[in-house]
Amino acid sequence: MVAEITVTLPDNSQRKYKKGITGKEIAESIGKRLAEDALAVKVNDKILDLSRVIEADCKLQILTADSKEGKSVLWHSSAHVMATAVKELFPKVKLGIGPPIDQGFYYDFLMDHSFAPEDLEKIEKKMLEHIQANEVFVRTEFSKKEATEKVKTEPLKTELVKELLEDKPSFYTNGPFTDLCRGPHVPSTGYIKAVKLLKTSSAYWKGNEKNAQLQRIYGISFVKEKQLAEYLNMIQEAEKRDHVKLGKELDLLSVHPEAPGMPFLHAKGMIIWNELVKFWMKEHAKRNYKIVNTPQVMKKDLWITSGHWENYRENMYSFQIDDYDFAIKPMNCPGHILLFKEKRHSYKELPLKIAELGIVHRHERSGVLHGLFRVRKFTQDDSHIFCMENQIEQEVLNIIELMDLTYKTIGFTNYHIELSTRPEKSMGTEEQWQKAEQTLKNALEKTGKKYKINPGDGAFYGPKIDFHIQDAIGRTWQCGTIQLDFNQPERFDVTYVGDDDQKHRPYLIHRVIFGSLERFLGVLIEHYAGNFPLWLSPEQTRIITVSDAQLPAALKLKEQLLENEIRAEVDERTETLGKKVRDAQLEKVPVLITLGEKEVQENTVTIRARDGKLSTFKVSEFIEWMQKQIKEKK
RNA sequence: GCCUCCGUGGCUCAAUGGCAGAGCGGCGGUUUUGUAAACCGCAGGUCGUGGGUUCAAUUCCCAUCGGAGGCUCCA
Repeated sequence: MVAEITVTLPDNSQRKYKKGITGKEIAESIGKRLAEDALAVKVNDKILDLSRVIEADCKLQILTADSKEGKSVLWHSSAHVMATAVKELFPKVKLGIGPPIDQGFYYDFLMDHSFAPEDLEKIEKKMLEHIQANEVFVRTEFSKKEATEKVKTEPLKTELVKELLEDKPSFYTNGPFTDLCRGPHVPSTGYIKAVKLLKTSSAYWKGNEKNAQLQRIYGISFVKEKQLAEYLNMIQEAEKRDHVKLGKELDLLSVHPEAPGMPFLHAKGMIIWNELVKFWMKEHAKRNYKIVNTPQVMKKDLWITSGHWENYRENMYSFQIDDYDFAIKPMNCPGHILLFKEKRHSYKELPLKIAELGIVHRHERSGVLHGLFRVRKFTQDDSHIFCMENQIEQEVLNIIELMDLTYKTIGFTNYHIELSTRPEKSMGTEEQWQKAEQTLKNALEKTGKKYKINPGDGAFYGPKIDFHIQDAIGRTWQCGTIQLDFNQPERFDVTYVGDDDQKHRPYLIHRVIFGSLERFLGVLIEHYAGNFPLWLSPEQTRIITVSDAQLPAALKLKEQLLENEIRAEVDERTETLGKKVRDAQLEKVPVLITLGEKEVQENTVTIRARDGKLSTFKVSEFIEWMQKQIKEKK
């Protein structure tokens, strides 16, 4: 009698197979299409080669390139193919590691020079040869001793074998290339249909700057040619949207060598900024936040109490005046705590919400700076909520409601939530953490929104919830965060008086919605590619005259629009209509008004929208329409 | 901070071990224009900065500042 096993598929259906069947055969039994697309198989949460035999009852999922796990297998295999090509072209190079990453893969090489751009082309070409040869990935296991022998010419691999926990390290061979590797891999190199090497950089062995410096090549691969084209397109699109470039072109901001990491915002950039702030102020006032302003510079004593002087000093701008140490604030919390502590608070005053658009300075290392995304001076839309334990859940819900409103209003309809739990190095008791994490979970469950858990990613002082907004081309950006803090209230001995007339320790919730306003503005520029919605557009409308004869009328109309709180400019240059239209379009002004003899006579305006469509309105109708759009934040 | 690459008028970009060039923009003039670039002329650069090699350096070398990408970091 042939032994049978039961395989449970993702849709919970069960199938019986004879023992010793391979993943590939199971895929074939399910469907031809699936068998063709299959890259690997997931058996009880372990990802394995398609050729692995299944010996026992299990949960099983066939992985294709549609899943993240399937992509990882493809990318990891691609890294091997890349190493194959590099080894052939540069035999002296020693191997590091070659894992899949979020978007593609890399392989690190130990060598005495670096790769030139032409090298990448050569390597790519060589890779294609191996892909065309459709070499099978063969897995072989060896004893540790044999493995050590096999990698003896590879110093970094030797180090890895020493550290391996497995008794029988596995190797994968494709064509001429063999690499120490846990796997899994796609069945053969031919499964990779398109590959592109993207860039080179250097990296440290095991990410430690004390270790050897390795040359890293990044690449990406796909199972369809078309997907590569789409990907390259997306990269191009992202370059076009680059906020540093658009910021300059649209006169929104600039960066100067005199202030690295501290971008200058121009008048037009500030209009967008101020619209965001106006919205923020209004919504926070409605929700009873106390909006304050605290000093930029405070004495060392405060930072000693907060712990920043001890733990964060190398990132703080500090200086001496009158023989005393001062520091520019890297965070707003200590200031807000001082405000809270100014007087006694009854439990009846809780939750007490102190908010500030707080400018903070942090001395980030020079190599990490980038436009508005990574800066040394930024403005946090910060708030600190002092509350009792039984109020945390409701407060978290309130914050989520505000985040949701903010993101959707501004045009980010998609976002996802992540919950980070207790890290190894942390303060507070296990019970405190359990409770806190549970409270956050409860709040998230109540919203009905999906969330992902990042175990061990919390701050040392408490768990946190992060909000990641998705932009127009699918990239995600962490903006909002809600963090529970067990640390600061303790350090500052913050208390309130309870209904028992005793002192109690409040909980502290830190939260931001935009995160850094600078960074949020950068994301906004890239999201809209500079084509801001009307309410955010620095110049909402530009008046263009057909000839200079209409200039007086144009200036009068501008005044009328400004009075109606519509941001308007007149292009007063003596240029052709076509030229003025072109310039306005390039500057991404959403609504163009043309005034010719006809319009002036009839008191109408001809409107050109971003899509180039023309329409004529009475002036009064036009103003009404604009006001409605702006009010509705369109 | 480390690695790789980059730095030429306001902007985008050429060229070159031996006088630095274009387009856009600016300025002056002509044109008064109907929906993405009218025409003519002029001005504008110590080739990021400092040092070195050379008869001669924007070009080659070193340092430095700034930028891009990556590493690392983001208590």
